[in-house]
Amino acid sequence: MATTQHPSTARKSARPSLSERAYRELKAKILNNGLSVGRQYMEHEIAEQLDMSRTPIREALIRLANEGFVEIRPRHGMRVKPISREDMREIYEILTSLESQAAALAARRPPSDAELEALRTAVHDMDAALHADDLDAWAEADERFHRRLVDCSHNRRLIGLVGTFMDQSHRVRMLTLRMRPKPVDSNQDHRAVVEAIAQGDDETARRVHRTHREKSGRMLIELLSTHGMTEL
Amino acid sequence: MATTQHPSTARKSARPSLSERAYRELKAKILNNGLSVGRQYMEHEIAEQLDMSRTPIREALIRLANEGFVEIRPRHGMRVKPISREDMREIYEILTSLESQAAALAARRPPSDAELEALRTAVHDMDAALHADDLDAWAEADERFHRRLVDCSHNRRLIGLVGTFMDQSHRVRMLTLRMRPKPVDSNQDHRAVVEAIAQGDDETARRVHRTHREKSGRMLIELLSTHGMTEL
DNA sequence: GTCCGAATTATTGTATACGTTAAAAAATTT
DNA sequence: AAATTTTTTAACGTATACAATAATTCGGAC
Repeated sequence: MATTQHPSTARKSARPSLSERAYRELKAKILNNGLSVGRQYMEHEIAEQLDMSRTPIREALIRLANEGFVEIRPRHGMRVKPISREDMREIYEILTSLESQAAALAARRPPSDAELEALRTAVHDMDAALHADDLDAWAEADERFHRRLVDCSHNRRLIGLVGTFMDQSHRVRMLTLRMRPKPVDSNQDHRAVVEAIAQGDDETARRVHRTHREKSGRMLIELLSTHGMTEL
Repeated sequence: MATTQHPSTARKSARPSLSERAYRELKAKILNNGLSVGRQYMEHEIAEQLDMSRTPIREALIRLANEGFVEIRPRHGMRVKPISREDMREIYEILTSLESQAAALAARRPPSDAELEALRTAVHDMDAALHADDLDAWAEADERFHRRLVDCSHNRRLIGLVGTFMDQSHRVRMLTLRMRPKPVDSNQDHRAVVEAIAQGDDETARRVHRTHREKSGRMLIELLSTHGMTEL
């Protein structure tokens, strides 16, 4: 598995290669639901869509397949992997584990004022979005909170992994955003985690965050079940 | 990041492509220290070494880079990534988190008799190897124990991730195998984890395994420090 | 001998060519 | 019409060609 992860082929600051561009554009499309999930896309098709030859497309697809976003079926083209309830269970089990570890690691450091501030801002933004009834803004701030939290672990592999799995589940989160109950008590958990981290209490940070993630994972999967959504 | 992981491009049972072969052979060489870590290898060089063109080599390298085994430096060829103490810290933080989660998940199922048996066999083999003073056999059984444990989580992504990170650290574990203190009490932990899983006690399984992994991670990193090994 | 710039080389990124072979279509048989 | 075989098609895997350019070498100025 591609744990892959980070700017594996990233240039320092030179203009990105076509291969890199293909990777980014395809990934962006996948995240925003810009590619039909069931459909098969031939390499040739994508190549002319992005106006380049098959070579950089193939290289991009290999990375995307490694990271679990697409599936390459030799004679049928590639397709965006649909996400099942099982997939969501797997992803949330991993995110729960890695993020709560990150919370514990963050508490042990402890994080800089700037890092803590970023967390508190994210929590604040979620509150504001909730009051303004702006679900998209809430989702953005929520995602930002989780990413900033993991940043505090100062573990680059961990940061990359959580990023990948948040990306993998991004589409489903967006699609279910308006079906789920308003995330009103969620911020209580967030605040408690930040406080525990600020106090350097790693065990509390770990426990609270784990409980939080388990809760939201359970909720999401239940949502998928009750709405009979087996694959997204 | 390549979380990646699994038979992303695996054929059902057709003969593997050259690209796949290149991936496997290179990975095997990296794991057994068959490639100098510092050295730069040109694509051309590897290509003729494996007797194929650059294309499948590139594809294999992209996957290996994604999974964190090699680094591709545009005009200098690829090189096997050396592993620093920092890297080992990161890897063990992740393994600690994921494996203890796996232990908890395993306890919740609970695992089948066959799965439990595989765990107990691994523990037994470690004991036997210790008595026979066969460190290589011990290392094999230890690695097997950890992999079988994670298998019990029934989370394919998790299994893939742990596999990748165990692979990443494999070389270092082998190189330090004969410098570390005999792993005599290690099996007590293993047995306790298996028991907790068998009893369905997820919290104990998680806690015991986490403590176990934290201990061995700390030991390994200390070892690297005291022996002044900054990069492997 | 050292530094700087021009010339050279080599490696990569990408395009393209090509043979293999799985899938689809057509033709034939029953 | 259904089943089976044959033919055709086209997508992929791989090799190769090629241009761009970073790295290196070389040569001259100081």
